[in-house]
Amino acid sequence: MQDPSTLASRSPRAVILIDLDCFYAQCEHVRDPALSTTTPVGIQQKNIIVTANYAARLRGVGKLMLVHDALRACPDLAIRNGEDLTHYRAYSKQIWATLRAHFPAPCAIERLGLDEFFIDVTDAPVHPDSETGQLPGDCHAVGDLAGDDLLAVEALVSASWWAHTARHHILTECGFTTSAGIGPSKLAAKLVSSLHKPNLQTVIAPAMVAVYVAGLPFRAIPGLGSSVRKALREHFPTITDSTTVADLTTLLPTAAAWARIAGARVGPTLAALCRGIDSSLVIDTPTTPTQLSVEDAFASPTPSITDLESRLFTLLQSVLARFDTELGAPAVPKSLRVTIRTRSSGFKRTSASAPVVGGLRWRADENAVLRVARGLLRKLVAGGVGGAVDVGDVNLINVALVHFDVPSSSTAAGAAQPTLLAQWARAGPRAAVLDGGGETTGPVHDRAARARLDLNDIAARIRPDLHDDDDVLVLVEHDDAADRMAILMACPFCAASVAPWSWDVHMVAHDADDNID
DNA sequence: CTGGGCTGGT
DNA sequence: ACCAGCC
Ligand SMILES: Nc1ncnc2c1ncn2[C@@H]1O[C@H](COP(=O)(O)OP(=O)(O)OP(=O)(O)O)[C@@H](O)[C@H]1O
Ligand SMILES: [Mg+2]
Ligand SMILES: [Mg+2]
Repeated sequence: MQDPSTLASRSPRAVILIDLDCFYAQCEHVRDPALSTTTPVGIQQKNIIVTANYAARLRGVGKLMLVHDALRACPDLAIRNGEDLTHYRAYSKQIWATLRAHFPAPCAIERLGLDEFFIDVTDAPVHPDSETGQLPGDCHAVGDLAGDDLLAVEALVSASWWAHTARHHILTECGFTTSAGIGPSKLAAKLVSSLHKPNLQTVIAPAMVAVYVAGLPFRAIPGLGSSVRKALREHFPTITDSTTVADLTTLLPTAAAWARIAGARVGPTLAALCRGIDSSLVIDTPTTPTQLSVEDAFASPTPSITDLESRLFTLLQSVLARFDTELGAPAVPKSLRVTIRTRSSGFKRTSASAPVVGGLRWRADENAVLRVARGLLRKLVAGGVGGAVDVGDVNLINVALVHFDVPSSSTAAGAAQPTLLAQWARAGPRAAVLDGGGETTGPVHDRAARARLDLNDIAARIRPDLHDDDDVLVLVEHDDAADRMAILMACPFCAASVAPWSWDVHMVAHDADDNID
């Protein structure tokens, strides 16, 4: 028998991906039961029908379709405005809470967007209904489950029953129908989840994954986005939308070949995904998000900077209100970010952010926050690198609260806290190894453990130019809000810890201080 | 006249 | 600060 402490978690996982059917549209049906599901309903955001119920889809309305085209396809489409995500967010949270209640601790639950939930049930008990070896009645299978490795099949039959009961709970406790995919990895679960829908589920056996993936159009691979597609088309002019993953593997047979197209980090990952290999883990989604933002897009040109500022203030009020209701007392945002987009720059955005000393305490001084936001907007419109921006050309504003500091229970207890920074101030860049630096023996579920890296490696990686000669400390601090480790550098002048990418500009700021003196 | 968000990497 | 990716 192996020592339990070194026993690695089972390697082929049992992963469920639950996807809410036409989520925003279903939210409207749940909120307003008088709205019949047999009448076609579309959800509008500005000029887009972002999703539609299945009655509408039968009439030719698709996702992310222009309102004009949707109405042309289905003139009697009932349209609801979905620009305010508040209610959708609330339903999503309720669904997450339901899943969390039925799939506690050893199971991880990861949320993607508002309407997808990965559940890792590898370490859940065998489902009582899976004894017969039969699948749930609404569960399709890709390929022949019986032909696969017996143990693997038992795990996935049980997982299929867990998916079935999870969906049952979401239906009876929240009122939503869902579809699901079940497989030995996140990749497998995700790819089969949309095969049979709505209100159905699909399982795929481990031995089927590679061949199934190979037959898909290559754009179906999660992680292969528009940028990589563009690079692929430039290297291989023969590539079309119907090119399959198998075709691509012929063109790019090795991870090294992929790296030349997609980079040293993404390339090898994509090479593995194209072979159906995905060792990524389901990671529990933290209860507090890492950022909170509100944005508004507007087509008609804004006549003046004053007009822009009034939009900005409305968004700021909105995001602060959201912060109060969703995060409440303990968390304190440490920085404010304003982002704009201009028509002429396509879909690229430019942003400016400002740290707020001691955290953003707008209840004490709301005007101060408004002034900071206005200053950021003016900085953006004045233009940083590319010259001034035409005010009338701005067609989107985003206001974000970032870097939440939620005092952990130990730090909240009071007493001024020298903390990690002080403890490490004398330790030197290569002295500390986080958490004893123990080897991890198997899949690791928590984010903190994932960051169990040698600081020497980190320092060398992020700023090789500074690592050896300069008196710079690299810190790995626990970000309590996100429950993950953050890599920071300690400023020798002001005792702040700054992100590596902002180190240089931080130093420039100190130079400016000196000039003032 | 292509949304309104979010996470993670450099 | 910006980019790429996801819904
Ligand atoms: N690019 C996007 N921009 C804005 N909203 C989006 C975008 N992609 C997805 N959404 C919203 O997120 C929700 C979930 O997306 P998803 O792709 O699962 O479609 P869906 O509406 O749930 O339909 P389906 O039944 O096919 O899952 C949708 O309701 C959709 O409106
Ligand atoms: Mg989805
Ligand atoms: Mg969905």
